[in-house]
Parts: sequence; C-alpha cells; structure tokens
Amino acid sequence: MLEERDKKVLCAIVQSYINRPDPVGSGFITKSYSFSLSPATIRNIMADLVEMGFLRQPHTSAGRVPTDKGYRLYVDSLCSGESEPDNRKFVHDLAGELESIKNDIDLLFEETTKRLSSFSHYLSAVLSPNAGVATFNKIKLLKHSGNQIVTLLFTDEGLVKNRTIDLGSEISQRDLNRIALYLNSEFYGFNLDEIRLRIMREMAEEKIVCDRLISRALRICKEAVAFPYDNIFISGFSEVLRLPEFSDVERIKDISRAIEDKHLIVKLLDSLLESGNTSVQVLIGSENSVSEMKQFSMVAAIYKKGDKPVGSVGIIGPTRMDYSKAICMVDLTALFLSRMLSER
Amino acid sequence: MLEERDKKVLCAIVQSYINRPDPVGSGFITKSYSFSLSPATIRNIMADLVEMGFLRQPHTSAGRVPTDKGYRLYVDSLCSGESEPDNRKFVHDLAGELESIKNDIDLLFEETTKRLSSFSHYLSAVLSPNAGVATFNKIKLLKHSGNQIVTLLFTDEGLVKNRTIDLGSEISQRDLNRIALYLNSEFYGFNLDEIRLRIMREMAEEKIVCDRLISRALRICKEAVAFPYDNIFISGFSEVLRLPEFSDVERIKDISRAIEDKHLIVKLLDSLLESGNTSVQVLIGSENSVSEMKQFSMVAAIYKKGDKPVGSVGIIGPTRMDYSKAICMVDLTALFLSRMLSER
DNA sequence: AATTAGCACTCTCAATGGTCGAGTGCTAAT
DNA sequence: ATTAGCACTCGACCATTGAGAGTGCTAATT
Repeated sequence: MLEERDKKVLCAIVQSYINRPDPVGSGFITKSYSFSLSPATIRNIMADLVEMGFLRQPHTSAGRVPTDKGYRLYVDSLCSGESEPDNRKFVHDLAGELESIKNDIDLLFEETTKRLSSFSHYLSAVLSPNAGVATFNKIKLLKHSGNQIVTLLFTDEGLVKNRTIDLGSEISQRDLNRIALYLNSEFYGFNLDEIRLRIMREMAEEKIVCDRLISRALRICKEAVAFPYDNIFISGFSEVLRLPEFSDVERIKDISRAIEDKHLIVKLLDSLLESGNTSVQVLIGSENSVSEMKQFSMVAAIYKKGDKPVGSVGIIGPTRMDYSKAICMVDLTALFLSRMLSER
Repeated sequence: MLEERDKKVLCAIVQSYINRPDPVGSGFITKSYSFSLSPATIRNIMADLVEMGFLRQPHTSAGRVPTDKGYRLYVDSLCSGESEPDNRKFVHDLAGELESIKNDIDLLFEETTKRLSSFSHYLSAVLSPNAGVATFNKIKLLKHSGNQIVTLLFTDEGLVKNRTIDLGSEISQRDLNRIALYLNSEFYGFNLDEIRLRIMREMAEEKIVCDRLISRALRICKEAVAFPYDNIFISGFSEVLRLPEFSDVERIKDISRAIEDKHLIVKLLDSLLESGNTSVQVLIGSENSVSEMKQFSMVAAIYKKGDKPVGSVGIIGPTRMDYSKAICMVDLTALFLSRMLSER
C-alpha cells in the first residue's frame, strides 16, 4: 500500500515544509534530497500521497502541503529523537539555573515555562498539580487580625497555598490549633477534590451541626482547599507571533483567545494527565478535541512525583512545527520536573 | 487663537472618530452635528486645526483624523464625566459580587481586573502593592520538613505571601519563633524595599557574623521579602483584539509584547504611583514614555489604603478610545479598591 | 512495467491602467 | 465672514495582463 519510498518522499516534504512554509514542488524535492528519481516520478508519488490523504495541494499546480494525517505519519515514523547536543545543553542549563528555586514550586514552574518557550520558540505551558491530584498533607491555621484567620495548606506535591478567611466571629488560637489537629488527622493523604466532595456531603447532611468546632473546621477547610488560582503557566506568545503563520490576524485571535481563556489549554493538558500515558504525546491539528485549537499542534508529557503523575507540560505551535525538537524538549522538561519534585 | 467654535469642531471630529475609525469629512460634520455652518466653513476651520497640529489628513482629500494633541485638547475640555447610570451599575455590581472575596486580596485584584476589561472593552491592568510600597506587618516562620521552613509574610496592605526556604541545616521551631520575634520587632512598619536594602547592608558589613541566629534571621527575611511573583494583573486582550485598529498585525504584536513583558505596563503604572497624583491621569499616545506603547493610550488612577497610595489601576486602549467612559470607570474602580482595602 | 522527457495547461502573484467617488482647496459671489 | 461652485487629488476597487512555478498527461525510453 504505502511503500518505503513513498514514505521517504512524504517525510522530505514535511521536513521541507517545516523548514519554510511554502508548498513543496517535485523539482525542489529532487534537487534538495538525493532521491535518484526524476521530478516526474516524484510527481506520480505525490499524486498518490494526495489521494491517500497525506498531502494536499492549495490549488492546481502549486506544490504540496502536508495534511494532519501526513504530519501524523511523519511523527510516528520519527525514530524518537536522540536528543541533540543542543537540547542536552538546554536541560543542563535548566537544572543549573533553577536548582536554587526548587523549593518555591510555583516559581519553578513559571521559570521552567519561560525557558521552555524561549528555547523551543513555541508557546509552552506547564500544568501544575491541581485539586484533582494534589494530596492533602497538612494544614496550619493562624490567627490574623480580628475575625480573620490565615490557612496554610501543604500538599504532598510541595505546593503551599495560603488563604485569608473571615470567620465572622472571634476565635482563639487554641481553638484553631484544635481544628487544625482535627483536620490533619481527618484528611491526611486524601486528594483535595475528594476532600471538597466529602465536606460538601457532610455539610449537607448535618444541617443542624452538632459540634460547633467541627462545623467551623469544615467551613475553614472548604475554603482552604479551594484553589482559586490559576494552576497553569503559559509563556511564549511573542515567540509564536514571529512565525509566518501568524501574519494572519484570525490565527492570532484564535491563539490569544486560547491563552486568555487558559481553560482550553488546561483542558487539553488535563485530559492527557487523565489518560495516564507516560510517554510524550503528540496531538496534531484536528486530532485535538478542542475546536479552537484545531489549527495547532500540541506536544506534551506528564511529570510525576515519585510514581504518581501530578501534572503535565507541553509545547503548542502550528501544525507545521518542529516535532522532532519539540518532542525531545518536552520529554526532557518532564523528566526535569519529575526529578525536581521527587528529590525533595 | 483657538476659538470656542474651533474647539467644538475639533470635539465633534474626535467624537465621530472615536465612534468609528474613518477619517471625518466636512460634510459629515455639518450633517451629524448641528453647526449652522456650511461644509466650506468647516473646511476652513479644519484647515486651521491641521495647521495647529490638532488634526492631520491621511492624504490630500481624505477627511481629518485627530492627532495626539487633538485628543489631548478633547480630553482636557471634557467636563469630567458625570458617571452615567451604566457606569454606576458597574461599580454596584463590582461591589456586590466581590464583597465575598475581599479577604483574598490577590483574587480581588484579579477579578476586578477581569470585570474592568470586560465592561470597558479595553485592556485593563491593576498594579498590586509591590515591594516599594508594601509595609512589613509581621512574619511567621514554620518548620516544614527536613531543612525546609515556610515563611509567611503579612503586609499592612493585607497581602499574605508564603515562601518555602531550604536552610541547608536543621532548625528547631523554637529557634524559628525567636527569629520571628526578632524580625517582627526589628522591621515592623518598614517597607519591604527598605528592609531589603538594610539587610543587604548589614550582611555586607558583618561578613564575619557574630550572632548565628541573627545571621540566619537576616537570610530568612531576605528571602521572605523577595516578591518573585507578578504583582500586576492584566486582562482583556481578547477585548482589544475586537477593535478595528487591531486588524493590523504589527499593532497586535506591539500590544502582545507589552502584555507578555508586563514589565512595560508595570513601569507605566508605577511611574504614576510615584508621581503621587491622586486624580485620574490620561496618557495619550506619544505622551507615553514607553516607546512600545506610543500607539496606545492609558487612563489610570491610584488607589489607596487609608491615606497612603499603594497601587494603581488603568485602562489601556488605542489612542482612539472612549476617554470619557474610560476616565469614569477607572475613577470608580480606584475608589472601589481604596474602599475595599481600607475597610478591613 | 517502471521511469522519464516533453509539453501544454492551470493557477497565483504582481503590476498596470482605468473608473468612481469622497473630500478637498481655491475663487468668486453673497 | 460665509458660502456656493467647481476643478482637482487621491485612494479604493476592478479587470486585464504577463510571468513563473508546478502540474498532469502522453509518448518515448530503459
């Protein structure tokens, strides 16, 4: 059906197109790649590839452009990149420069995202552990001023989140300590979503709460485990704006909506996390479930704390992206994050 | 020099142009606004206004377009907008919906920014109190795990920031308490920049530190007062993309760079804060000191905690923006934030 | 049977030129 | 000081054209 030779031609076209976004003609292929074939033969092959859906021509008698299906074949036949020295250097630098902030996990994610985008020249995103995976480790409660208290929630992943809560009435530090003790024994090891669910249920059941302290405890904990903050870091918008595909205003609007909504990208990275697949995943154009992103590709992987997948990291770019490089960098970054999280 | 009548014509042109971005012709003015003058007279006036630099014509025999100087005159002659019912509603909603999160100051800023942009249809930004103005209130130190401790810094403005620090060696909670006590007595009421400076100095002076506890205290405090987080909230990129001026790709790139750099916008809002000017300020196009922003206008105001200016809020849009509305909304938002911060 | 040279054909792109209309500037009349 | 009248300017729009790149087909070659 699809011979080795055909595949080679396809890959040549994809590579050339990734290099510069002009439709690729039969002549160019014979010149630039050493097939010992004439343009006419290449043309025949190309015609077959079009028919099979791997290529398309923008119009009669322009060259060919890869389709999503074409990119897919290309990516699948990629002998999963031996990380080039360039990329090795990237991780090395990453490790060196970020060693000092590995305690501040949010900052670590942010910086990693920035470096990943500036090095890959694509949009990059890191999904930090969210309520769905984050695991309650301990909580501390501190009296602040008046009726206000501060909750300090620690998760197993190393996240530390503080929130200020107005209780509406005075409470002693002693009572707070008792509440914290209760919560710590009650919720240790559960993930935050479970906790939230459980609190909801208990609050609903015992409408007339017997124990005032417990009711307060639940209320406090409910607030404390709410993650109101963005748990995604995105960077590199100005990088992708440089790409020629973004001379089209509509494209720009698409991607900026995705960035401002964040939601969309979270959704993508999240679904990846749920799939549990450990290796680098590639979503090409229309393979993407989010309609706003059907023009783009995403290369992503999950990172772990110990053996538990806790977040994901990805690169987003046009379907015409340097998959080989992207896959390699995402892989390395995920490994880096896993290492950072695990060795603490 | 500049007669009342000329001013009226200028304002009419500005208004019309703000309404839709087409060069305004003499005929349109006479039709839409009730000057009892013929197009020819209007033309004469317009020619004068061009000569004085308030208008320009894109080319011979197109209509006129306001220059920055023209907008300036327009803004200055604006009888500072009696807040329309529309805007009143905005603040009312704002107050109602955000009442519940006034304890979580970061969230408050973020939500305020979002609402401001979605209501004004321009880009909005809120600069939250930064190290330069934030005042040390108290610090709490908690043992975390191993050599790690968590610092919890409270500022007078209501910010609560936590950081995780790896001390490199074990420390007891008791020592941490002593350190916190020391820092609290030492730095209470100082602003964070001062503290940072002082610590730097002291660390440099006593290279051979006599007191091990104090040296540790300083080190901890130095980390704790570092504000690594963005202290600016920006929202509404997709709003401004809707504007016709952003069908030009270059413009989009400009504004996105400004947004991704944040820095630029921080700089603008910061300079405003330093000027100390209390009322709403308008920077039109080239009046703007940041070159990347010379195509845009900013309407901004500071907000206070009590009597002390602590941050600023602004709207950024094309020079062709609805200044009247923007001024009003920024004013109201600043008042709102001041109220929220002060009544705690 | 697969490959290739040859060639007519198709389609885009950029340049050209012509028309239309909005809006101007000037001049002379009011 | 204002205005009517009018020639003029310039961009927007459109159709035409020619060049060039690349094709698909056919017939010749290996």
